[in-house]
Amino acid sequence: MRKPDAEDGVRRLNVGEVVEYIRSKILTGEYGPEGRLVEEQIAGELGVSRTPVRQALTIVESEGLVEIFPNRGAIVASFSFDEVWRVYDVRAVLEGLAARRAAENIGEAELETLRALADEMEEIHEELRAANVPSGRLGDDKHKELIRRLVNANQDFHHAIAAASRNRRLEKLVRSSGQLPMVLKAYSWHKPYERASTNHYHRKIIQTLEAGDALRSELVMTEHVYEGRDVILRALEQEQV
Amino acid sequence: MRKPDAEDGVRRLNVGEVVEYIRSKILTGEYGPEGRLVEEQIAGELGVSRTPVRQALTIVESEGLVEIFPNRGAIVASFSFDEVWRVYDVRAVLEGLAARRAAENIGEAELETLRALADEMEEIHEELRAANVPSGRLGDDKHKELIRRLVNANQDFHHAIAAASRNRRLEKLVRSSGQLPMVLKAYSWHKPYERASTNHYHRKIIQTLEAGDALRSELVMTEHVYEGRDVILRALEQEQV
DNA sequence: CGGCGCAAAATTGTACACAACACTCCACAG
DNA sequence: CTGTGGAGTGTTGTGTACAATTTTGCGCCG
Repeated sequence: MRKPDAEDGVRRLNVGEVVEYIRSKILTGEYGPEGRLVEEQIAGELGVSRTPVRQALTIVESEGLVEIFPNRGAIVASFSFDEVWRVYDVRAVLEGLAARRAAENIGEAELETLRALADEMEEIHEELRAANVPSGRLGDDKHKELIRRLVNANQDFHHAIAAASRNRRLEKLVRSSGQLPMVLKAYSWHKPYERASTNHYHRKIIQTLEAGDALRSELVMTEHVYEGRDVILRALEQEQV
Repeated sequence: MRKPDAEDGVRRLNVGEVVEYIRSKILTGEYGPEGRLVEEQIAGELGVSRTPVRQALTIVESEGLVEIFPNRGAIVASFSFDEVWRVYDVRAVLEGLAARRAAENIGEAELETLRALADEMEEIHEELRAANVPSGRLGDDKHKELIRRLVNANQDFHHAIAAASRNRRLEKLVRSSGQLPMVLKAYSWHKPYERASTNHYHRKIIQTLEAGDALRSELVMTEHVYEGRDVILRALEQEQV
């Protein structure tokens, strides 16, 4: 592999790209659980100076992905059982509120987007079901790719609803509170039953949004988030063993 | 008035003190509604370089007090009618959740703190009532000071509950989502009726927390926040005229 | 053998210089 | 009169050097 940047003189400097880089390194697990994030090291990896790295770290901290200790540097946030529990506790009310407000403000174009995303997720679900009948060995790469697409589509679905709340602050909070390492998120999609459940909730949410039913939109979304937490925590628990 | 720092060689450099400085300037209204925040200017006021100012601005942005536009600088966030509405919409669910979790986790020492704060606020309320019988002219300075103490005690009350939720993320969000210019916050305390209402809710919240009643703690806290919004928005509306 | 202290190394925090970008304003063409 | 282009100015973005702080390693003493 080659150095990510600082080559052939085409590109020069970066901005919040450093943020994106750090985010992805954490979310993909490359930066481990509570690993230290040394500024100069990251700067080296990207071919930039420490200045933008420093700024990026404070931004990523505000998103809750790292923790900065004065004079002692930054470490990747912990995603222990308790921490995930707390993250989802907050997520549940934030996404619930987002759904409530979305029900009052969403437009037809946005609903169409949501339907398309739900369609896509169901298609992927079918593909996975078809491929995985034996035991999941065939096409491990393709399997991973499908899971990745599911995670992304799901994220887009939730972000679209947050955007429809017409509240930028809320949207931002939903985005950042939804950030967890892929490894954890992937847990939600391995079993057919859980995928089916998610699809069900997504359809239900679309229905309640179409009907402009704020109360039920919030209710269904909140429960949906809590069920997502259940799945991840269960997996996390078994892993600990 | 003298320059805030960089004198008599005692102190040297600053850290998140710059954050505190910017915050207070915004909250006290010295930095106006949508005024520009020029890095070098702030650096000059504090006798530091642009580097810490820059970092401070990104932190203050994450708290929602300023908005940063790439390559174009930072401006103080807008606290229009709609914005305040949105801020409180989020605050309501966050503080509601905090109260719910606090009811499950709060300890006797923390309850005692809450009682003390409620006592203090009621005492100030009485002082204001006694002094303000004529029309509010007597001791305008003292009046302001009492209001300031009310705002602070109220803030401590809410922060203490957030802390009792045992969820750092949530606590942080409650803290930052509660930040509004003093001018706006002060509206909540001018009329005796509104002060009495607040005191009532605070007592009620303490009761439900004591009883460990999570549902009602959340309910009362949420309604309390919404009523706070009502008062501010009503005042804001009249001001617009 | 274990704790203590102190110097060296590693890392973060700040200052300063320069590059890059955005905005203003005015000249000039249409 | 309008709008188009471009130099000049102001401000932000990044690189680099140095100061301050923390951590590490090792010798010394108990």
